[in-house]
Amino acid sequence: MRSVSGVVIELSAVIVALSDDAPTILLVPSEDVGAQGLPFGPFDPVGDRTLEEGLRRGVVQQAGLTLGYAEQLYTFGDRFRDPQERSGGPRPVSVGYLALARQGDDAPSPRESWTDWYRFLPWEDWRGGTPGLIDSVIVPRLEAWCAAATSKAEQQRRRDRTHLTFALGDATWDNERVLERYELLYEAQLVAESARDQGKPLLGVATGTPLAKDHRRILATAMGRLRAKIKYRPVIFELMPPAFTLLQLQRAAEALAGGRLHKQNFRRLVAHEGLVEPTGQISVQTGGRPAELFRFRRGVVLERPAPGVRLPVKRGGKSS
Amino acid sequence: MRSVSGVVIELSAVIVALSDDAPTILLVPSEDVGAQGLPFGPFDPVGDRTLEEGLRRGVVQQAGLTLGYAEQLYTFGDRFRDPQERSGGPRPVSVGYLALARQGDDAPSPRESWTDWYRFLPWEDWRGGTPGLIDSVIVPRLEAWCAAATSKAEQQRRRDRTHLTFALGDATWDNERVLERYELLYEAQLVAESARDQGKPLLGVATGTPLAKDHRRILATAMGRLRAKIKYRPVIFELMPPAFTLLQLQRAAEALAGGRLHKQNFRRLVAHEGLVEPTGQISVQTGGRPAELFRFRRGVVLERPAPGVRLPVKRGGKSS
DNA sequence: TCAAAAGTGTTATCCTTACACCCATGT
DNA sequence: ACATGGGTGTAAGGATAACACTTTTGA
Repeated sequence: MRSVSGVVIELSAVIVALSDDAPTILLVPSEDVGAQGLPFGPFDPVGDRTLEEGLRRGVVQQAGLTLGYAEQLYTFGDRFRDPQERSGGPRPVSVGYLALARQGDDAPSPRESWTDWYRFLPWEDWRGGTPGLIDSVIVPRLEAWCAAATSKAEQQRRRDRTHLTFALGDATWDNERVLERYELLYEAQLVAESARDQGKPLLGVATGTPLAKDHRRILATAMGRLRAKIKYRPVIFELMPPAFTLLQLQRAAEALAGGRLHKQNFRRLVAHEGLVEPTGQISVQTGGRPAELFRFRRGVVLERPAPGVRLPVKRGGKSS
Repeated sequence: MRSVSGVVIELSAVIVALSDDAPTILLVPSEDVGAQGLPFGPFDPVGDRTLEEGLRRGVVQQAGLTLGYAEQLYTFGDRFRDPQERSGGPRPVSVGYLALARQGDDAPSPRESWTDWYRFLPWEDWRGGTPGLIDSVIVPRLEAWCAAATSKAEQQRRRDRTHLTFALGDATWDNERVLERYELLYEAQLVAESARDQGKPLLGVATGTPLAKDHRRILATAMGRLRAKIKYRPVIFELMPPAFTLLQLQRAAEALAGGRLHKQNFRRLVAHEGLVEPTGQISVQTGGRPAELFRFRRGVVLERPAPGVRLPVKRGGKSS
């Protein structure tokens, strides 16, 4: 049996909140120059009864924020995921969590900031149509990367992966494959982290704003998981105020899913599934006819096998 | 910052194979008297480049088995998940993996054994109708547990959970909620592990065969994940021989899902999705008319957004 | 009066489910 | 003959997607 020295367990959290139509995450300053990072802290095997308890304690300490919903995402342990490891530091293994917070639950202290998560993964936001970045930068450079493969077989594998994840050819965009897309861009040297992790200079423009260590990979994991989860569990209501209009709910779903939804069908599906119930109140006007306010109907979880917001995607055309 | 002493990372694997109509897992002897356990080994931060690499190395060392498909499940870190921790051992945190092996790929050495996974979670096998254990033991004792709650509110919560997970009332059985069911039985003291972990004697009959440490919880996580995954990723073919008849594929899906499927619709769905293609060969007779042999069609993953076997459940009646 | 948003109604299409039935082989 | 498994056809019902249209407010 080999030695097991030098392991340290970190707990990191992607804490998501909604701030008018933008999904935001909580970031803290990091030792890396020019990059922020996710809040994280050490796991204390003496004091923490569970990993999740350690996470909650750490987030309170670091950001003064008490978490509501939290779920474990994945454990990241690749060598050199933290560049500091090269200079002799211990091997950090990080257990990543996804947490949801209601906007305004706690005010962050000045050192922290809520930032639009699409700043870091801009190609994931299709609400305004195909992001320009994809056609102007990503696709050409990915094609060059495919062509640069040494063998025909490897070329084909790269092309298949590119087409599948970025919806080239006749494939359709799958908004859940966030991690697959990030990992492809990482391998193809299109994000600043690939060069940084190899200690090499960056070639060409990098896509999106980098984060410390492997935190962008953790963010990609969280985004994919949350996009999948809102479809079969009512987690979106963890991000909503207690009462909301149907359009607010739709905008929230669109923000997370990164695409526009079909208004009428969205309302019908939400009502049909019994996810919400009217409060009887009417919203203050917001530019048009006043709307009825709804609240989450807790009963659904007992009735429906997979209660979540279905996402009737909107194909062509403008908003609605 | 508190101390981070005494953490050890273990890697454990639920390695699944199919042996005529029974899903089996690989087990090894354990220090616990009277219980087997999952194969596991230490993570070596010096030698292992990634967690998964450490897992593969460990499984080769311990069981002489080279893994094909492997995916990370969850990281288990609750205090006293290993009873040995009470006698002063270090705090073991375990990263659990799900791995799939083709039957007969490697012969296990005598110390290991492939065992039907339903031995440990017998209430999960509905292929022969509702398991007798549920009506005779589980439901009565869960009802007693609900009634034993101190407050009305807690009683209601317990009842809701019981109804939801075990499909009482008008709820339907959700074959993916394996972990939720195990955790409910654990809390209600219906599995041997609850008593063991508290150092108390077991009250009444325990349901299913126990495993070492928290390995039954890890198994429940793996079963739930695999049942979910076969529906949208073609992982089932990792468990099949290179060529198979449609009935063999159906039996495999039934074994994993723990329920009977509708024959005609299963065939249609599999064909319709383009998951398989004919090999042109005909199977040796197996009791009826010879059947065509099929193989997995790799192309699907590029065509369909979520290629997996849909599971047309069979409601009333007998087999087919 | 127009823009913006709230709502209602209807139809075509696809997918799932269920049922009925015929085919080929071994005992 | 009949049991066992292989394989096809088709019709009902439900969910989804797409379209058209009315209502109510503020600027």
